[in-house]
Amino acid sequence: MTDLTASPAINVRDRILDAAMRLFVDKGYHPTTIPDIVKASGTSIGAVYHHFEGKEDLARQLHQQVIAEFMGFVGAEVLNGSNAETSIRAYTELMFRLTEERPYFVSYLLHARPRAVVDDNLTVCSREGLEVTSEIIRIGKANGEIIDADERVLCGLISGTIMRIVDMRADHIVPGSLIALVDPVAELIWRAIRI
Amino acid sequence: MTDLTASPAINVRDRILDAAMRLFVDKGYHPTTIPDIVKASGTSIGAVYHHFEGKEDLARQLHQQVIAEFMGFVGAEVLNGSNAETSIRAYTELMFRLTEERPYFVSYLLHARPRAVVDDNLTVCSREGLEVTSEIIRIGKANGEIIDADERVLCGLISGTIMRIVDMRADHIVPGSLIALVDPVAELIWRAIRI
Amino acid sequence: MTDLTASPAINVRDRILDAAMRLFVDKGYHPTTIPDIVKASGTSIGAVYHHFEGKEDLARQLHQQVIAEFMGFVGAEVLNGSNAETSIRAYTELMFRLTEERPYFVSYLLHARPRAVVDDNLTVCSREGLEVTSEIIRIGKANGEIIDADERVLCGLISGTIMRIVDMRADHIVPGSLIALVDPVAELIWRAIRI
Amino acid sequence: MTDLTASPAINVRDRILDAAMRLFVDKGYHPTTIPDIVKASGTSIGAVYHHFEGKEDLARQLHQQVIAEFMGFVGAEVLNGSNAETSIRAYTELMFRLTEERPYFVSYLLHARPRAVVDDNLTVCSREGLEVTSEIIRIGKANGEIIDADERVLCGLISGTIMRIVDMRADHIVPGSLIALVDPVAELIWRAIRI
DNA sequence: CATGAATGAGAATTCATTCAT
DNA sequence: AATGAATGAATTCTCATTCAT
Repeated sequence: MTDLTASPAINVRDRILDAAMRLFVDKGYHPTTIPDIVKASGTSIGAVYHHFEGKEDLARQLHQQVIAEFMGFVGAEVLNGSNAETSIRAYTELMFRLTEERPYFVSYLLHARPRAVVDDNLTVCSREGLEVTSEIIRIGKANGEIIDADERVLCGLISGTIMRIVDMRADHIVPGSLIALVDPVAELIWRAIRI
Repeated sequence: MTDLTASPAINVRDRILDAAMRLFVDKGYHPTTIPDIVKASGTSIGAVYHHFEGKEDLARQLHQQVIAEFMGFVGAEVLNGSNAETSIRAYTELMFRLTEERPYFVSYLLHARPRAVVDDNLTVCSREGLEVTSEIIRIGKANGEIIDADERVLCGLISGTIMRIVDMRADHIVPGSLIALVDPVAELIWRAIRI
Repeated sequence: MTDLTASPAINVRDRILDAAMRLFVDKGYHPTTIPDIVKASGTSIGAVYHHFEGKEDLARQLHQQVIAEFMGFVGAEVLNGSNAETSIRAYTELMFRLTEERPYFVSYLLHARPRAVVDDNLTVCSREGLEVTSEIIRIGKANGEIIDADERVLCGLISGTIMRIVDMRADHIVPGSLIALVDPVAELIWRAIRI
Repeated sequence: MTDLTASPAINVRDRILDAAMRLFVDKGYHPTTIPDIVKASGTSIGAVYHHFEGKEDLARQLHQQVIAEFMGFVGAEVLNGSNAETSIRAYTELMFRLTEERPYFVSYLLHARPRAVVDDNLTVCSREGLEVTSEIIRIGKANGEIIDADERVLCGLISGTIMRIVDMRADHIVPGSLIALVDPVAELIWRAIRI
């Protein structure tokens, strides 16, 4: 089982990126000022501009790093099976464990819509998260495990269900760890889409 | 069937609110400037400050108006049936029709997280959208139509599936009208949760 | 003895002028807004612009009215005697009675430096108040009642002493009515300047 | 004899404070804009906001600095004698020399009524100037040098006379240096209040 | 005469970025 | 590499004034 925890930020660059991620999640990109990031990271204005070209570049590098780490987890945990049912369970488990262990990371994944950073206006979920689901469906259909419904609908059900529960937990709407819900959720999804 | 279309903004206040909604969706709250709103609404700075106390108050009033209108639709279309299956179909249809007829309204519902406006940091969907789903589940369980699973999970599946498909369409990830998907989606959800 | 009390403002123009005087004294000219004056006078924006050309014109007319009323009191109470000692007593009494009966009127006299209204930057006291004192000194010297000192010095002592005590009372630095101090003050001034 | 001249403002903060003092005296607090201060001080908007929290804070710090410097002069020149007659002469000389050497400093002392800056609405003179005079009177009465009159009246005569002559000079109503008037003024005041 | 919605020039303030040390 | 004082473009908001009703 992959270690999902983040290594504690030791160097200046990582301290800045980590502080920026938390602030972007808590306050949003625009309301977060460079001095905010400086204060939260215990560094200096000069250090920020030494490591990044500016606020936008900092956001872009943060975004790429988060995506890369997320896709790494997905590759290691989800897309290595050739079976749709176990992949759905693995994807659910990955997302729920991440939510419990790294809530800021997940909140960033769910909500960051960095217009200044990427030309479109999509969250990581709408873009990379969807690729994961599409791949699972492709495998499942090829294996004859999954009903022959519209792909948009299947995608929406799988990723929507998982992300929505993560969202409710990250927003503190619902209490309690999600770990116990991995099996119930995976089973419910499977009820809907299995042959 | 309720008329979901917005009446064309005729007075200054509504023209400002309408322009603000579109700009908040397209650019986000912070990057939208008062001059942007003035230009888009064909009014004047003074008019904005005559009708609203400031940008924040404008956002707050917009938020309340959108919520009120949405809850009005929900009350008229969804929460008047005593049957979970038809309520789910009605909810799906409402959201899909709104997406086609008033895409900005729906994008606002899905993504506006106005920290400055409400003390928490939730989208309309996370809050009001959840109430709708909870109510449907309550009815369905009382009627013995729905399996006895964790409420968070059922909620997540129903609202997550619907919202996710709306989201993909609003983000132009998937092309084509959602109207044809009302029945397939409602049926898929129903496969998952029916006794 | 002249009646120093202001007749209650009955018509719109006077209500506006009276409200403006109080607000100019309490908040200052610039921080006082037209809506402030409208609220305090119970009139309307339109009424203000009907009776005055604008804020500056309102201030100018107020200034002229205050000066005219003050000079009327001075003419009736102070400058009708041919004797310096009684004139000084009369001037002292006039200022002290005004301070008790119309504190806003006196505060306006003492502190209003309406740069926008008159081209120089003097209070009514520095201009009109000084003319009064100069005239008293002229009479006193002609009568041989007053020592032959520098006129600036004599002026400063007479008007400075009176105005300073009024000032302290108007600013609420010292408590208690000034009426009982009329004789002591006039006598002290006289000790300094009599032959 | 204390050096009353101001050292030329060398650092940015002092250049800003000095420019602000002159502008507040010449135009008043409200009509003075931040760009005015920037232009007059040869600095930048950013520099103003780097050194002060805002226009109000700038005014507050200026006020405190002027008071502190004034009270320093008073302590060194006036309140070190144990004799009322010489203290009055010293106070007169201090004020008249300041008027000649630092007219803006004195105009600020006399007229700045910074409502936004101190909770009451008094000039430095009404407050700190009064303490000086009260102390002189206390000494004089203890020594049996001064007549037993109402303290408000004695205060008013001493500080009123001095301030008024300074005022007339600062307002350019009277021409010519005040230095030659130190003895005549001190003697006239003394005639009024000595036993 | 009276009203107050609408206007926009001008003010204070913020904050990303630069650069001398 | 690191620092933080200095810069000024861009933003929000105020308020005197106009004018249709």
